[in-house]
Amino acid sequence: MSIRIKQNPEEVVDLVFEAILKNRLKPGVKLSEISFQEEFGYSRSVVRQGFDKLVDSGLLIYKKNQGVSVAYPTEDETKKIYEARMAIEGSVINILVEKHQQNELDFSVIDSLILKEKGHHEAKEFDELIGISCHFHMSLAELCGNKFIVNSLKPLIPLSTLAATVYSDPNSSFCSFAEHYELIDAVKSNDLKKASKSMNRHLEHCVESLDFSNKVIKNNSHSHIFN
Amino acid sequence: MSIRIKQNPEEVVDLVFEAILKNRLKPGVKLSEISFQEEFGYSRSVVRQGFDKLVDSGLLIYKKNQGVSVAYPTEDETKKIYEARMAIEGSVINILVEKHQQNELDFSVIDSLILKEKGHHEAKEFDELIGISCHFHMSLAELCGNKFIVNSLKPLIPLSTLAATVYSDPNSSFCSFAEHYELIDAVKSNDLKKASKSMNRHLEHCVESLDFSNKVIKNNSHSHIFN
DNA sequence: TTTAAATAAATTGTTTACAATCATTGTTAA
DNA sequence: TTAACAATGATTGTAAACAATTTATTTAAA
Repeated sequence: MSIRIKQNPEEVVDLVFEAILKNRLKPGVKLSEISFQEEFGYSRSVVRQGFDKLVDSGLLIYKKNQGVSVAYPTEDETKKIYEARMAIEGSVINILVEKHQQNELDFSVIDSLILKEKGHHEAKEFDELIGISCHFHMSLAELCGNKFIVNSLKPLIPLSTLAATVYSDPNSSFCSFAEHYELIDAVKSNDLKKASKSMNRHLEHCVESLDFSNKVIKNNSHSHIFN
Repeated sequence: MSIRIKQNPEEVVDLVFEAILKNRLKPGVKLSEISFQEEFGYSRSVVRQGFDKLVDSGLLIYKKNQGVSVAYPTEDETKKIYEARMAIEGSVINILVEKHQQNELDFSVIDSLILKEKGHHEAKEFDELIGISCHFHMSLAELCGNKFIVNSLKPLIPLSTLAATVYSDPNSSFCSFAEHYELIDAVKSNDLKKASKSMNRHLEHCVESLDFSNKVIKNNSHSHIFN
């Protein structure tokens, strides 16, 4: 068995994606192609391909001849990210309830995520909680079985994390575990109205938990933030 | 003034995007990097960058070592494309009505598109009609002023055109002009319920106008289909 | 004639080298 | 001291060269 050479741009995408979800990669941080190449062993062209994809999804910001940096959502953008999420995730709930009424839903993934969330919540491991919380929302979309919907939502979730990092209010908790539970409960009991309202309120709460006057300063170093 | 050298991958994206909207690029057609380079004067690396983006959005299908070809939606994919469109465009209507109630909407673009549509409809120029029809849906999303929503919808529109090409039923008309008019009328009169229902029914009609048993054979030549 | 194998051609995948641009540092003059 | 300018270094942008793979063609055998 020969050593596998890393040359899949998608791996670069996933690396950055997960690092943002886990709150390791902070908004505004510059990513250099060469540093990335040296740190992970992908060739520069592969790194570039990955960065390109991330730029298209809005997670990285590209400036001509200056490379890419992690997105740093403005207040306005943050509100629009959530407006878009309400649009898409509202429909996700519609589809899920309809599917559940026809017994086509397997909640095992969701249930285990809820359990994990509960654990991190009780252990007060808040950084892990954010990551799982994001996966919860993604998994809901995936349950719809519609890749176009998943693709639409995909970039919005890590963008929300970035917004939370920039505008986080230490006093209020972002993306509450209890609301996730309530949401799933409503879906399971086929209560479309309650589930819809629950999702909408949940996302509204997420925005409300942000403090747009309390901007966190960006930090431009980025050593050992992955894995 | 020196001759402008073409080296913007976005131009490659737009070229393919528009060619699909205008029904010039048929589903299943293979796109060769070298042919594209020779035909338009972009270097191969730039063509590749453009193709990569189009693959990500689902408009082109990529097979390792075999390059890209125009997407050829299956019956199932087509239904999911429209399910996703209903999700997103349904929310578009919600946002537009709310914005209109606060007098924040400028209908000039939409109105001129409706006028163009009417012209092509009466002149029975059906290929042009499809293109304008797509722009109508895109323009509605753009009116929301939310780039995340626009980005979500963007790839779904040309995918619909491709589906229509594959499963078109010559007897029934796809994406009717009259329904667009009715829809805008409902938005303008602040009738959310009517507008929502109008959009949903319109998209449902689009799917219903397709005949999934009547698959058109793919054609692998692609000379002079752009512009 | 048909099939299979071998060769040749064309296309894609990847890296490398070079060009262009930007950021930083250092110098000089006001 | 500060500001403008010049030079340097680092990073990105692009294209061309090479490698790997697939497709097409030719050749040979059944």
